[in-house]
Amino acid sequence: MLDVKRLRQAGEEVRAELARKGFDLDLSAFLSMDARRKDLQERTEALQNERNTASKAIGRAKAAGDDAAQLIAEVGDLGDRLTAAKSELEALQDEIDRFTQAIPNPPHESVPDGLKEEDNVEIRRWGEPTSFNFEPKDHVDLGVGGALDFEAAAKLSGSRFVVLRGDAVRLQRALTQFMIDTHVNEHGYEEIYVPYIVNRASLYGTGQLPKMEEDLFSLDGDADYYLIPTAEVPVTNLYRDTIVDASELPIRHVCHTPCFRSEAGSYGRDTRGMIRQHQFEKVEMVQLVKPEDSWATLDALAGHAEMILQKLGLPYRVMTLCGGDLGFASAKTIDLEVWLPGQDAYREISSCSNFLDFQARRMMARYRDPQTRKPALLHTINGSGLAVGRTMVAVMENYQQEDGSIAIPDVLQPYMGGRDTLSL
RNA sequence: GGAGAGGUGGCCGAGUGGUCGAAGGCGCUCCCCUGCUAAGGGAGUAUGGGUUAACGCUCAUCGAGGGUUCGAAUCCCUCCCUCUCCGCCA
Repeated sequence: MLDVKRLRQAGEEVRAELARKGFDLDLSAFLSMDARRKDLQERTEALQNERNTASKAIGRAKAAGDDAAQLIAEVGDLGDRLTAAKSELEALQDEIDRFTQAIPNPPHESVPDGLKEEDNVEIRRWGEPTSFNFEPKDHVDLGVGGALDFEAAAKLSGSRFVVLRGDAVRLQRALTQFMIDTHVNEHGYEEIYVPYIVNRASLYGTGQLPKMEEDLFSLDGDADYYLIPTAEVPVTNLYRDTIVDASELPIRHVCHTPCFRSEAGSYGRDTRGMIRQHQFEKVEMVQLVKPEDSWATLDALAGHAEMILQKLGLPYRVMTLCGGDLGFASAKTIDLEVWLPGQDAYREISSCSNFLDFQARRMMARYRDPQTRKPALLHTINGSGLAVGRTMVAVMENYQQEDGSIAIPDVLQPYMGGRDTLSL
């Protein structure tokens, strides 16, 4: 949620920033609602104050042993007028809340213009696209022996699921372990385990609700339960409604979870293989930092994700997303795209975002500022480190050999029982 | 699933209809005292909204939501959560 004070004081500025995200802010609608709110609130509070004062006088009279009947009569229909004013104010406030909650986080000034994916800007590349002296296969063909079994998954569940067998599962597990160990031992993250089912309040906190409900899997029944679309949701919400001590910052968590996404609206996209699944494994990095540290943290966190790719020897490029391609809650996003020989293209494997105080304001995630002694909103930054399923695809496709076997990257070999090759 | 107890400020904990946003303690901040440390004394210390140039004023908040009442942390209803015992279970 953005700061409504800013909306009041610098509305046009906010409107211009949001236009870069392709969002048309109806500022006059907000301002007129807010003006009505102010008027109504002042009247309501005056009535409330009147009643509080009267009730206290009654209390004092009774305590002194006086007859309070006269005072009680004077209160008259104050209660009814107050109730009416309150409900009118509440209805208006709900309307304003729905309006402001649907406003995305404005992009940072360093975010490039543009509304489509093609407008994203490449910052740099690492490595060269892998070259082969034979025709490389994609991961589906490499796993056709049953290591990657899409038909079995279709029988069990439906499309966009996969069954892995034997060494393919071990490869996925090895990648997960390697990523977590690297972030814990070299990048200073604390590993954490969280629920894979969360409530609405958590999804609201990180910004998936109310706008992105169709992307989520919800559970039947009266409990307001949803499967997590990313570990970002439970991990960040650990700090919902809390005030942490400044000495605890920065908070760095790494968390491995499955992620569940309905992929509504991507019918027909990436239907082949493991690129876009309803369920996939991901190692997520989440940081909560002081406001002045968040931009440096975004670069550092993206660097941590890059380090995984470098250690694995996977070629990639670094992209800055344009305004229109940014997520609802993000002020700036850096995507890492890994080279996939099977697609002859770079594909997203990590997305690192700075949310500034947008999520923190929704969650009331704060720290106590040692200078002012007052609570202040934290900044949140997170990113994949990395999407494990896609990393496995990248390893398979980039390390494939002419006979269809897969060479195992050096850093993974300790996690694969010392082996250097897989035949799936 | 059954029975019971309980959810109050950063933490502990008192408070069963009125001057209670809430005693007391811990912690924290500032000051005093003490030639180090420890101990001691004093003052301050919840959060959010609105309004104000500011001091301030004001409203809300004692798990959540309803209700009773002139007035609710306190009484009633519903829900959520935690703990203890029993049952079941990985």
